[in-house]
Amino acid sequence: MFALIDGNSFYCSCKRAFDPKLRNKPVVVLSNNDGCAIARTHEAKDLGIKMGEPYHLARGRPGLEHVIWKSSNYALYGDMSRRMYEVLTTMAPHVEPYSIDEMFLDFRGLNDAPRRAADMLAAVLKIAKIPTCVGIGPTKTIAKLANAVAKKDRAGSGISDLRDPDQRACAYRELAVGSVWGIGPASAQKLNKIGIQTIADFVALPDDEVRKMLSVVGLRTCWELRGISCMPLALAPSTRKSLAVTRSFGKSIDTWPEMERAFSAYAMRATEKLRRHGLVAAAMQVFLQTNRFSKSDRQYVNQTSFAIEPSSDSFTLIGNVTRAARHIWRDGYRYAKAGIILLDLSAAHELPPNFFPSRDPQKSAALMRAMDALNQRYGRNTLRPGTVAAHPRWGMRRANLSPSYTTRADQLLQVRA
DNA sequence: TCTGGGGTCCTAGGACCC
DNA sequence: TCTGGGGTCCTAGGACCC
Repeated sequence: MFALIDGNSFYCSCKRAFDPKLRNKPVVVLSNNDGCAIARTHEAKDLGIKMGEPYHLARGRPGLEHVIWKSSNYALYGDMSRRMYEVLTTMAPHVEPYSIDEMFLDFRGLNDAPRRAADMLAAVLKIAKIPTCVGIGPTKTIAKLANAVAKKDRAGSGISDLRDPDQRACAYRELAVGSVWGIGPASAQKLNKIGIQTIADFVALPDDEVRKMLSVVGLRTCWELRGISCMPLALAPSTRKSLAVTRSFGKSIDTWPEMERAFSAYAMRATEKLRRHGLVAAAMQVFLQTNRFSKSDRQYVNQTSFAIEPSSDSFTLIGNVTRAARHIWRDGYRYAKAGIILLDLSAAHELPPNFFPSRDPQKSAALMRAMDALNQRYGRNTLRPGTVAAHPRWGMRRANLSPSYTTRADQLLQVRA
């Protein structure tokens, strides 16, 4: 048995925790560069402000004069999330953080689950100052669904229990299949097309049909909805597989020196993140793109992915990043977004000591010369211009983790030795 | 003028090998 | 009418989540 506890309008609630004047008012928290709405209190939702809505379009709309727009502060949210976690670990045997504002709880063997949930909800509100909702169910997917049910009932206790099969069946007849965790817009549309509208319709489908339409992922979701648990509680956090630093520019960039500065900054941020997590990267993806929303701008997107020496040395990384970016840079475009993604991560302690970062500029320069030589020698294999690039509509996609990156990294090391 | 920034997993099909 | 068959690796693409 699982419970899912989830902060209500989490980022907004974090702001409210420190600013009581924001209570009972429509508050919206904006993304980076104040680009679009990423969290809304229910007062703001009632005014018709949508998730992801661009700020510059919503701002002037009639009826929104009293909305309080706030820039985001991710350090604060991370801190509030930790507080929430700490409160919960004192009250449940296992807590699995799922996202910044959601945690799965182990509720096995509890005979007073709703009361325990109420205690936790109260404790999180009192100590961490975050209002939450709790969903309870025999599987993670059902707990998640119950949480959504609790959220919808604003006058309710904030707790919803879907353990009882009859109650569940009743709820399934009311709820759209697209409201299930794991059934996104594309899957929902596919299902609608063959007449599946509600969750009740979905769980009645034969396995092979589900599998054919939605792959094993959809089948797992279907089983979970039938009450068969397929997703255990993760007792230890899994190791991270990639790490990204990407930004949209406040103002388009159309000269290489500006872009080079941007990429240098990204590379620095990336090394900070690596160090903080005690990781090194053996491969990297670098991308840039024009403003995909612009009707008048000529569009260009490109990416390159390649192996790097598994080192978190800032100089080396900056050298690699800017060199790769120069590869895909084309004059004559107005760039709106760029970024780097580090792949093939491993714990730093697993590597021999001489891989470790060095702040010695001479050593770094030597490494960069070595990289240059390798790029010349292995050209296509080591530093490959992206073959696909990106869908102009969706922007850049992340490269898959590929063993070949590691192979190329080995090549690099052999040549150095 | 201004449209986020992170993450994960699955699969079809081609290249290549024996 | 038939054109070998089975296996692995990798890429590109699709989909989902917060």
